[in-house]
Amino acid sequence: MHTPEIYDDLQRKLMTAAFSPGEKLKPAILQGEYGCSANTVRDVLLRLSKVGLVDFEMQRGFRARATTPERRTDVTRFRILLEQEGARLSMAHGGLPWEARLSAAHHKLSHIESELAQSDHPEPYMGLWSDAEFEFHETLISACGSPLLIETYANTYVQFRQQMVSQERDFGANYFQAIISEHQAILDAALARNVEACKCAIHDHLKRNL
Amino acid sequence: MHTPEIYDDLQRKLMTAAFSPGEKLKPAILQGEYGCSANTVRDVLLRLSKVGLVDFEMQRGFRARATTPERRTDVTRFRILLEQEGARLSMAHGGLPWEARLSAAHHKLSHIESELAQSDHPEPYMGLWSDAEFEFHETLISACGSPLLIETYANTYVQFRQQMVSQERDFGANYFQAIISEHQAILDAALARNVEACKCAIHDHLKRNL
DNA sequence: AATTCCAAAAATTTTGAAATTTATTTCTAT
DNA sequence: ATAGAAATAAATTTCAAAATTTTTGGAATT
Repeated sequence: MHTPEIYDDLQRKLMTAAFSPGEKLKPAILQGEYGCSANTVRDVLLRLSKVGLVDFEMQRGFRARATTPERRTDVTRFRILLEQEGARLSMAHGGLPWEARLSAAHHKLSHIESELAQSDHPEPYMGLWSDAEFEFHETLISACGSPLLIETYANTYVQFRQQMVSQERDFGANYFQAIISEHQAILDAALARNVEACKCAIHDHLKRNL
Repeated sequence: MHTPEIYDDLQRKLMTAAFSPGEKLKPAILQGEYGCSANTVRDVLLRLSKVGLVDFEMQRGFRARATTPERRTDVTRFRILLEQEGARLSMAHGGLPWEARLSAAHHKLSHIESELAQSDHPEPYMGLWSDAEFEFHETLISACGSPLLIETYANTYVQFRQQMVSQERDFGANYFQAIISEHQAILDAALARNVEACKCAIHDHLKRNL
């Protein structure tokens, strides 16, 4: 296995709680699993610590990020801040192409979500849903004109997922129903260029995690 | 030289434009300067890329971050966003200890600044000033209750400095006079818990870089 | 019983060189 | 002359082992 594949595999495992929170990640052990040297794993873990999925401390190695209620609300509040600002700027600067991309991303997302709302066992499709959800939210802020904001948002999003997966929740039918209308509200407000409504819709979408 | 020292040295060099913007940073060459192996330098550069001072691309190594007008305004706007929100939350949650720390940080900063305002050649003291300035701004947001916001702000601050040093500016006497009253305005608004005034003061302090 | 100290084990960092990839130069054919 | 291909050079990544550092467990002291 090469570096990019190891990176993707570890990122996926960290985002799906394949490691328990705070668990030590030892290059010398993961090495065996990937058939590479310990230094290669170390390299990958250093890069994952940039994203915030992994904790790194000098001379004491790597750990899967801990998940606590405090950190959950911290990540959520930060995500709200970035997404509200990104959406505000996108509404100010984004043109028709942005609207079209946003509409397309929402269409894909809502299609997946309506299937999940019916399914009894959505777990195996959560990865697919998460990707579509990220694409929607990222597209929302994509016209903000700030690469730094976009990059930071991406990092925050994966940390958000990492915090949430370990917190079990009942994916009852009405769970996805709620999510569906929340995404719809964000889309509607964004296309209407209603900044305050959109900020509210973003907050309402995430407030259950505060 | 050990890793922490190499890290500090490279960080300082990157923040004082000892490397030209976009310059390639080759482990094999820096190795000689520090008397260590190339991999050790690589390790340090990976960590500096987490902070945003260094650009890293797979299979094509490291570069000192480029400085462009676009990036300057991007970093500045992001810094304003984070500092305004951090200050707002600090004013809401910070107690007397926070006020005391902020007051102390401002006192140190303004002392340095009034000396700089008189000096004809402030360059050698810019590092000292930068440290004090960071401490003041960091203290301002320190009671916000969001470790993620604080960490991101710290990264953004060093990137801000990196962008600014390469852009020469006239440090005339009135330059520091302006800075002094801007910091005073931020302090006054923060201690008065006047959120809107403080946000304005933060914006006014940084708007010259937009 | 608790704390400190020491030795053994485990884990992390560093090293120097080999293997791979990318960039540059040279050569050939059009 | 120019474009493309091949050969060469340079740089990056990977490796496995050595050197440090931290952690662990037990003995000795308070």
